Amino acid sequence: MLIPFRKLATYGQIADWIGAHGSARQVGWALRRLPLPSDIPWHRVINAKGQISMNPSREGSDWLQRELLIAEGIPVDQQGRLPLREHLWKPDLRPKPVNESSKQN
DNA sequence: CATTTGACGCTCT
DNA sequence: TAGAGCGCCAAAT
Repeated sequence: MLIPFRKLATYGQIADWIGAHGSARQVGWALRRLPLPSDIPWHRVINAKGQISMNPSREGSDWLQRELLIAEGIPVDQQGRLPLREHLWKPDLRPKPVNESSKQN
């Protein structure tokens, strides 16, 4: 499991997360060769525009993604736009939480 | 080995 | 807000 339930992440975000800044396209490339019945929540991965990457080459898997997101309670526009700002996932970039006293966010 | 292509991202108009 | 232009990196041809 990469992305928590009802959370969204962008390609660039993931790329940067795995230490491949600027390699967002490779993330998309990886998902592309991904077998559909996958254990990975690929449908929670969208582009930085806050939309599903709609493309004919996906042969409809993009629309499937839209349905899946809606199924999770995330409203998706006909254009594939979604409330990314409100569902953006925060990767575990905290290997050693200093102290909860300084917690904010 | 050189080019083209692509589920991307950021900036400027 | 939408569209165009340019940068990026790995795979395919």
